Amino acid sequence: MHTPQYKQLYESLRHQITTGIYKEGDMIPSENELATLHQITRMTVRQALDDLVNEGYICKRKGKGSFVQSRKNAFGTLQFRSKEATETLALTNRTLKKPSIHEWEPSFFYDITEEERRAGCISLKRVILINDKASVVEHLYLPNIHLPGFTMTTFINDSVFETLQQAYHLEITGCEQVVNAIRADGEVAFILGLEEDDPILEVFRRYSTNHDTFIYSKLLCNTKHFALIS
Amino acid sequence: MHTPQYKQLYESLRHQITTGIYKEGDMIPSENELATLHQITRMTVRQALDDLVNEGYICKRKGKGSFVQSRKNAFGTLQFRSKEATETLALTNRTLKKPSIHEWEPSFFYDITEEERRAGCISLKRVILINDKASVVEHLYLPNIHLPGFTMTTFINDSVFETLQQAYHLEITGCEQVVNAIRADGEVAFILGLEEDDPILEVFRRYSTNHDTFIYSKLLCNTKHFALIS
DNA sequence: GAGTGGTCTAGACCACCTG
DNA sequence: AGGTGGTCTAGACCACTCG
Repeated sequence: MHTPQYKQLYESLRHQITTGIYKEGDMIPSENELATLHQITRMTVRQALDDLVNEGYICKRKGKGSFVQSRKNAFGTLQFRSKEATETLALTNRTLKKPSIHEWEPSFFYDITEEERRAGCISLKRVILINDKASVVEHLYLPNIHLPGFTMTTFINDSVFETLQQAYHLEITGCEQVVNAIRADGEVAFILGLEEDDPILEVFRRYSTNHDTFIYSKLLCNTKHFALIS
Repeated sequence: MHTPQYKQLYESLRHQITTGIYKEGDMIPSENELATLHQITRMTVRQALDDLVNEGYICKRKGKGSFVQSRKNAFGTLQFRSKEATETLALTNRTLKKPSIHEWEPSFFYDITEEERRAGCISLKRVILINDKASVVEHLYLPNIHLPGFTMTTFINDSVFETLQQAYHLEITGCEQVVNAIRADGEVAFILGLEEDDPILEVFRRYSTNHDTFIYSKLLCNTKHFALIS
C-alpha cells in the first residue's frame, strides 16, 4: 500500500497546522512554492489544499493566498463554542465504560448491514469534560471488523480516532448526523450535573471511513455553557 | 462574466438529480462518458463530480461508478428525518414576517463586519411545516449588500435561496452551525404546538456565499416527530 | 479484459490582488 | 509587473470491480 503524494502533503500541512507551526491567519506557502518544494505538480498540490479547505483547516483567497483557519476547541470530530466571549476551552475525557464486544442492540438507531450484524459490536462510553465540567456523554459503536485486539488497546493520546488511524489505518472520511432536543433522564442528568428533564442535545452520528465500514456514535450534550459546532 | 465549464456540468447534473431524471441509486454516466459528451477533459468532469460528492448529491465507488444519493426530505439547506420508518415528508413554509430592512440587533449571535453593520439588515421569519405540522421557526438575516429590491421580490418556488440564486446570482458555498438544546418560550411553543418549557433545538447558522458575504439564520425546531439532519 | 474511478504530469491562460 | 489562486488541456498509469 502506497500513500498518494497529495495525501502526504495534506497530512504534512495538517500536522503543521494542528501543532501550531502555522497559526490562525498565517498564510501557507503558495501552490507554486509547495509544488516546487515537494517536486510535484500544482494539480497535486491543489488536491491536498482542496481537502484542507473541505475540512475547514484553511481558506483560499484568489489573488492573495491560502490562510489557516481557526479550529480551536475541537475534540476529535467534535467542536464546541463557549457562550462567553471567545475563551479557549480545555477538552479532556474520562472513560465510563471500557470497550467490550457484544451483540448489536436489536433496535439500533441506524440500520446496520448483515455483515456488521454478524461481526458484532464494540462499544464504549465516555464523558467529555469542557473546562473540567462534564458536558457530553459519548457512546461509540464500532463493527468488529478489521479491529483485532481493539478492546485491549490503550488509546494514543486518549483519543479513539487517533488510535484507529495509527494502529488500524482507519480514517474518517465523512460524517452524517441527526440532531434532537430531548429531556435528560436521571442518569444522564446526574453525569452532566443537570436537573432531570432539563433540555439536552441528542446527536446520532454515522462516520464513514476509508475501510467502507461505518462508526456510530450517540452524544448527549449539556449545552447550557457550551454549544456544539458542526 | 463567463460560467466555468465544470460549474455548468455541476448545475446540469444537479438539476437532473433534483428533478428526478436521475433517481436515488442510479448510476450517472462515467467520467469518460461525460468528458466525451461535453467535449471537456476528464479532470474538468472530476471537478464537477467532486463538488457533487461534497454536497452529498452523489457518491463514487472505485471500479463501479458514481451513484445518486438520497437527499429526500430536504428544504433548502435543511434536511429532516422522520422518527417513523422512512416515510417521505412533505415540506412547505408559511411567512410569519415579510422581509424588511432595519438595523442589526446590537447583540447579534454572530460577529458582523463593519461593512455589514453599515449596510443594514434584511430579516424575515418563516415557519416550516413538515407534513402540515409546524415544525421549525426560521429567522433569516441578510446584510443589505447587492440585494436591490429584495424586500419587494416575490420568491421563486417559495424558496428564498432559489430566489437569491436566480435573481441575484448569490450561491451558498458553505455553512457553519452552532446547536443548542433549550426550553421553548411561550410564543415559539404556541407556533410549534408545544407546551412551554418543552425542549427544542436552537440552531444558529452562518452561510458563506460566492459574494464574500454571509447569510445568517436562527432555527427553532420541534424535534418530537422529526430530527434535523446536518 | 473491459470499464470504472484514483492519482499524476507538464504545461497553459485567466482574473484577481498588491506594491 | 509579478505573484496568487481558478480553470483547463491531453495525455498517462494504477487499483478496483465485474462478467
